[in-house]
This record gives sequence, structure tokens and C-alpha cells, in this order.
Amino acid sequence: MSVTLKDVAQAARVSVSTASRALTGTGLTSERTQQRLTRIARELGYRPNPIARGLKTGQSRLVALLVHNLTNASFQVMAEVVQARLKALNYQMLLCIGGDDAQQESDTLTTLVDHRIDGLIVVPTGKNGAQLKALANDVPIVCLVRRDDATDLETVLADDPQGAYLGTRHLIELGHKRIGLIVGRQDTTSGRERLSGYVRALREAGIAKDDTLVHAGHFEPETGATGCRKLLDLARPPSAIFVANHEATLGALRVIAERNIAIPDDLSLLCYEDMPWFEWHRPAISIVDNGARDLANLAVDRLLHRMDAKSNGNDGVREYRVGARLVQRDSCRRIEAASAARTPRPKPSKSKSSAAKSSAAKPAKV
Amino acid sequence: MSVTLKDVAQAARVSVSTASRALTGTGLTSERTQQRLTRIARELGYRPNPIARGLKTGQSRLVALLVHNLTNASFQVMAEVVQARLKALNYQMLLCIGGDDAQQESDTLTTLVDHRIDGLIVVPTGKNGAQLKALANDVPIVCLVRRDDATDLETVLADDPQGAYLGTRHLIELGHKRIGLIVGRQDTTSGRERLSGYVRALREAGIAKDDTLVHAGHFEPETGATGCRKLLDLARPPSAIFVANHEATLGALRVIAERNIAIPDDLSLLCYEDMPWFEWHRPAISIVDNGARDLANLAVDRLLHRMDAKSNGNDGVREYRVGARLVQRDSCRRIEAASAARTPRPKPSKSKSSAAKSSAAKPAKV
DNA sequence: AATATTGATGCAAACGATTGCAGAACTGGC
DNA sequence: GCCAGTTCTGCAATCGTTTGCATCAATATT
Repeated sequence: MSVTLKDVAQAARVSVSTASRALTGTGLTSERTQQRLTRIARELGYRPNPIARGLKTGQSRLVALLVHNLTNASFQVMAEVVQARLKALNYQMLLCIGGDDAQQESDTLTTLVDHRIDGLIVVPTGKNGAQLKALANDVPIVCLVRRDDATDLETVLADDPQGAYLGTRHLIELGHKRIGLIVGRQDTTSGRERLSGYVRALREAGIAKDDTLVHAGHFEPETGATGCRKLLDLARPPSAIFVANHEATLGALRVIAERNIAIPDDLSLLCYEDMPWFEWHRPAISIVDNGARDLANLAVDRLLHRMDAKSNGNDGVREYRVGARLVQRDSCRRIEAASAARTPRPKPSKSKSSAAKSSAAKPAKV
Repeated sequence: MSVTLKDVAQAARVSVSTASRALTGTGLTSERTQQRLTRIARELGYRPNPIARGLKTGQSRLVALLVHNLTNASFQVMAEVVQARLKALNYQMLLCIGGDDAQQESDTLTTLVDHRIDGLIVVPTGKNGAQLKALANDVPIVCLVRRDDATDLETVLADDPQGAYLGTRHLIELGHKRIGLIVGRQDTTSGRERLSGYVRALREAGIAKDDTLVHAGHFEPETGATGCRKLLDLARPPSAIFVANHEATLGALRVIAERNIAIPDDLSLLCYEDMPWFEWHRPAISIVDNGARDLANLAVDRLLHRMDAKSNGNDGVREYRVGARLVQRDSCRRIEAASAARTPRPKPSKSKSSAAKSSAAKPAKV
């Protein structure tokens, strides 16, 4: 079907071995034949068969990226970054979707090593530690975004403590004293770390931690909705909410919209991780950027480093942290001490507050 | 490193050929040895090497999906569907991102066939027709979402004329007479087809087509913004806008928010293709669903059919259309004849109008 | 000019599976 | 118990590369 090395060799009247050496540039051929063969190969449209080569060399020039899903914007940019980087190095990216599911992750992992991938970047579920550890003997592996505590794999993490700290401090600096936090499950690293960053910022500012202001829940929009409702229904509701669980953002936004709460006038809102539409939203939503782009780049760096035969041994460093960054847009507002305790929820008594708000918003056509 | 067929054969004291036959189940082995070998293979943890197998059989159990990007929600669900389907059949999906770029598409395509993929589902840029056509001799190919006119490849398309028709008719049925359309470039199939669906619906309803109501532009949010502004600035602005260009949605929404236009009270808004946050948005945004899920499924069906050696020849059908569906949410409203010409733009006199507000300001809870 | 040295080439064996062909082991019929 | 017929098994070639080793030519060394 396609042109093989043998064809090239025949056309050039040399043996396959010479042809191979000339084309792979192992340097054991004369300058002249090398050039002649490259020319002939090009003319014939020869393309080496990676399967055959792989069989012999044990390499595939395939690098896999295993993520939970593609809905998460962070994973999207990571995938794009990884793809671009690898492509430049003549590797093909194998993008796999594991759905944060232990079984599926396990299956995918075996398929991948079967296919003799040259490297793997994985967002681990944390439930296949043993398997991952075993695979690490065969293939260079780098963990991304999450750590699998059952392994000692090199891991590239977002600096969640810092990110949460940054965000919380920003809100404090704007004058907020009661800051609600919606955060992920506390049995995950990111869930715990974000909470800790929040707590640290409060402590530094001398603000007493109020447990009723913290809602920890699953990675679903629904969490955001219930969390948000819970916070707003408090006797003394927060003047700012920090949604530090990416998946919860939609739910929180919905509740805010349902209750006609004006952002940032009635409530400041800060979210974690960017979404493409955040800056198109009105008001544009301020975020803590976890640095997805940097994370992906670093992961690729580390992987390539490990794939480099020479540096097979580890460097001692087991964990890398990529700094988070505050992106200020329009959803957080400076607040005066007096209004800190103002309740954004319309009480029956002062019935006009909500109506006034919305009509003020579009006074044109009453 | 890993267990090979030879190891299994040795352990069972048979030849490799017998082992191979027993394990692949070619039926030429005795029941007894077959069972014995499967047992031993399992005990030893034997996993066939797809590379070696591929070299011999010319198959890789790899199927590639080549899309433009991962930002587009449709591509996300397609990727997930394809992945799930293929996985069930023991194929590994190779997800590639081509960026709607001719060069990148071309490169990726060659890499893919080099890797001897067993099949390919591609959203073509339309600029590598010749190459695609040539590749089709080596690999079963199905085009998705877009057609490449330079080829006669089997293609699974969304029914854009019908979708646009459906959406427009819906707005007409709600009483709208002046319906703005923001649509994609007219040198793309989808751009043309959506316009034609729109036109047909108007014609059927006996509404004269007004060219000033149609804005065709590039696949970018900016298009949505300028288009939306243009429409709203008209002397007789539309009472409904149909954003039939997925990428333009964000831009349109922003302009609407900036101008404090209340959806659906001041303006009905209908979009094309779903985004995960549309139903969380307030008001939830009505859409024409292009059926991404069905498209992906059908594409897989067709591909599998072609990959089936028996049915190598084509079936004559070159083009499949997947029906679109109207998903009514809260962004379109019935309109009275009188209000059709009302201008939603606030006059300068109301100076405070630009105060930020979330797009959800409807005085529901007064 | 003969030999040592270097550099370029070819032969053939891998890599791990599949598969045509031929031989071995069974089966049953006489 | 022998032979035809059937079923099972093994040998060896093959897929398209890479690579150790031997060979051979050309150059350098004396």
C-alpha cells in the first residue's frame, strides 16, 4: 500500500540497513548517500511506519493526557496547551476522558500502556494509586492538578492555598468582613487547601472565622445553588461570596439571579477558575485564575524531562506548585463598614428594595 | 518487560502459534487447550501487544476524531459520545485538535494515517479536500458537521436549514414580525443554510424580508456584539434576535446586558447550539439544539459500518442529516402587535442606566 | 608498498504477534 | 490393525523497522 523502507533501498540500490541509517541519521553513513537517500525517500513519498518502528524500539511517539472531562474550561486549555507543545516535538497527543471514575481510569490506563505510550500526564482520581505506581515503572508519568497520595509520583499542582488566600484577601481589602465560601468536598486536596487559604486570610486580617459562612459540597452546580441559598438565608448574610468550587459557580449564579441580587451592589462575587464567558458576562466576573496554562506547560516540561533517557532518575522534587493570580473584573465592590451587614434579601417590610433595584437597573421603559 | 505470547506458550508447553490461535479464538484449537491457555494467560497477566499485532494485521484499534477546538460545547459532547461508543467496542479514541487551520489539519491527518488508525471522524476545514480524498483509500473516513466539497466523503450534517426554520417559525408564532438574525459567514455551508431556513420561515409567514435585519459575520464573539449593536440601533429595531452563530452568542449577550435590555420583556432572544450554562442563566436561554449527541452517534454508526470489512463498498448515501430541535426556555416571549416597534435602548436622559446589573433583572418577586 | 586504521555498507537477527502449509495425532470404518 | 478422514499442532515466513557484527573499500601510517 504505502512506500516502505525496502522500496527506498531498492530504488537507491542499497541495503535496507543503509537506508535506515541514512534516513534516521545515525551518522554511520557517508554524507553523499545520506543526501541521496533523503532525496529519493522524499521523491517516493516515503513515511516511516511508526508501528514497525515502535515494535523494534519500544516507543510510539504517543503521549497520553488523561483528564476527567472536557466540560471544565481548565481541562480544555490544558488539552490545547499539551497538544501544541507535543506536536512541536513530533509527538501525538492521546487525549482520554476518564470521567473521574475509578473503573474507567483503570481501564484507560491499561489500554494506554498496552499501546506503549511514551509518557502520560494524568489527573488522577486518586483511586488507582497502586496501578499508577506500577505503571510508573514502565512509563514516565506526571500527575496534574490532583495528587494521588498512594503514589510518590511527580505532581504539578495549582497553588490552591495561595489562590484562596489571594481571593479572600482581595475581598477583605475591599472592606468585606463577612465573606461566604462555597468550596469543594473536604476529602479532596483542593477542597481542603482552598478552605485553608481562606482561613489564613481571615486570620491575618483578624476576622473571626464563622463556620456558618462556609459551605463545602460536591463538585456539581447544585452544590453552588444550595450553598448560595444557605448563605443568603443566614440571619446575617455575607456581603461577599467566594465560590471556590468551579463546578458550583453556575448554581450560585442562578440563585443570585433568581433572587434579583445585584452584583456587585448587593453582593460581591468572586469565583475560582476562569470560564470563557466570564468576561462577557455583565458584570464581568472577577476570578482567581489557577493558571491552567502554566500548569499544563510545567507538566509537559516535567514529563519531557523524565522521558529524556539520560535523566531517568528523579530530581528529588516531587511536587510543583503553580502560582494563582487574581483577575479583577467587575463583580467585586468596595464596601463601607456600615453596609457590611446589610441584607440583600428583601424583607417583606421594606418591600421596595428589590423592586427598586431592578427598576433602577432598567429605568428606561417603565 | 511484559509478558509476551512466547512466555504463555512456554508455560503451557505449546508453540506460539497454538497459543495465538487459542487466545484469539480462531477456532482451530481444541476446546481443552483453548481453555487451558486462556487460564494460563490470565494467570501470567498476558496482554497482547497491539503494536506487534498491528504490524502484522495492519490494524491499530485506534480511531481518530479530529475537531477544530474543545471550546465549542458541541465538540465537547461529540468527543464524549464518540469516546464512549468506541470504548465499548474496544477501540481507543485519538482526539485531535485541528484549530480550523488548514496546515494543522493536513499535518495531523498524515500523522494519523502513519499511525495506521482504523478509522477517522473529521470536522473538515474544507481546505484539504485532495488529501482527504486520497486518505480515504487507506482509511474509512466520515465527515462531521461540515462537508468538504472537494470530496465525496460520507458526511453527517446537522440539519441547519431546518433548525433555522424551526427557530424563526417559533419566534413568528410568538407574534414577532421583525426578527433580527446574526449568522455566520456566507461562504460556509452552515452560514448559508441557516440564513436560508430563516428566509423560508419568513416567506411562509408572508413577512417581507428586510436585509437590514440580517447580520452575517465571522465566527467570533465580536461578530455578535457588532451585529447586535447594528440591529438595536436600527430606526425600527427588531423585537426578537435569533443568534444563529454559536460563537457570536457571547458578544450579543454582552451588548444586551450593557444596554440594560431586559430579556425577554424588551427583546426575545433565541440562540443556536446549547451551552452548559444556558439553562442556569437567568432567564434561561431558549435554543435550537443542533443535536450534537445524535450527530456524533450517527457518525460513529456510519464509521463502524464502513470499517466493517464486509461492507467496504459505500451504500450510495453520501449525506446524512440529523434533525434539529427547539428547546424552549425563558428568553422568548409572546409579543403584541403594538409593541413590535418599541425601542429598547435607554435614552440619555436616564443617566444612571449604565449601572451594572446582572442580566437577570426581572421584577419577579415584587 | 604493505599494513593498520577508519569509515561505509550489507547480512541477518531481532521486536511480538499472525497465518499458510505440512505433519502429527486422533477418530471411526472396514 | 490398517487406512482415510478429520482435527489439532508446530514450523517458518511475514509485517517494516532497527541494530550488532562482519565485511569491504578507502585512506592514513610506516
